[in-house]
Amino acid sequence: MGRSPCCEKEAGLKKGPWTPEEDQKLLAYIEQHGHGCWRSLPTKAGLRRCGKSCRLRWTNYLRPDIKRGKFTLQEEQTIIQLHALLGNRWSAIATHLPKRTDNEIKNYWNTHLKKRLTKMGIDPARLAREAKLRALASPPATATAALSGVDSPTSTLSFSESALFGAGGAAPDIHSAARAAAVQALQSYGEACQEHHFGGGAAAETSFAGAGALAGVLLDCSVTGADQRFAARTEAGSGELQGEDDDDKGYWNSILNMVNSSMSSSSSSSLTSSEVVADPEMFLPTAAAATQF
DNA sequence: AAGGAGATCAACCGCCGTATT
DNA sequence: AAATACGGCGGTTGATCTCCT
Repeated sequence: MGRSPCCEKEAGLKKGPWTPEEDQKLLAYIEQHGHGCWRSLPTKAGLRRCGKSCRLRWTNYLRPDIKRGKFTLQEEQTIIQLHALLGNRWSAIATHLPKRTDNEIKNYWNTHLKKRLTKMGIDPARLAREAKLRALASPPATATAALSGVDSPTSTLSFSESALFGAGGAAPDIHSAARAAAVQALQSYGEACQEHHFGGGAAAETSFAGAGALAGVLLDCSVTGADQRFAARTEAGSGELQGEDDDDKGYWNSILNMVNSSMSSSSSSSLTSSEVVADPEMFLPTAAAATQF
């Protein structure tokens, strides 16, 4: 019964960093034949690696459609928003950054973004927990029904995401469900900021000004008021902002500018919070986003 | 210039859901 | 229906690089 033994049980397979020669072999083989069955690929390509290792090397490094290098503010913004919504669902997040791999995003989050948020007093672990809880709280059947027909073949979205996007009851209004989920998720940012604002010291209070403003802007209604609110909040609390805090302020200012410009280009001047925060298609897989609902 | 500490990122590991026999 | 492999995912590790003292 079942299939033939797995390649990983074979002895003498190489591990560790790939050499240029190995890369060349793998590239040449896939360009000519496609990857096909990963298990049999190493033998056919003349590599002493397991199929899993080959697949990883291809998807994370050799694939021609991978964008490498520094993440843009737009990309950072997307990651932060989606992480608030989905938690550590890197593959799902990666579908919204088509030229980035889940591994790269995961690394970037762990080494850059998480630290930044932590430094600002926002607990990313808590947001991830809440995202998970929201997903688990939603009935899978409804979610599946809601998403059926809009998921892309390459999408990695499954129950959790479906629950998030589709949790809305019998009538699967994906747009409003996604809006609600996004708003709720982003409120966590606001809550985190609020808690520290009232419970923490002055230093903490000031350092949350930027984060609070971000959450506020993302949650709040007025497009045109966003930058003003940020300015007001940071001014009110940033008397003592210095050094690193200035860096954060500038950083979040950049993000906010990005947010504002994307809002302005796509909306009227008096949007509701849900409309501002969550263009629902933004959270659906790219291929599905092109689909007419 | 040298050594240590921290940051970065490619790659591995183990688990899970799905497909196949 | 059960057993097993496969593909994919998220967490973690460890080698390398960069910065600081």
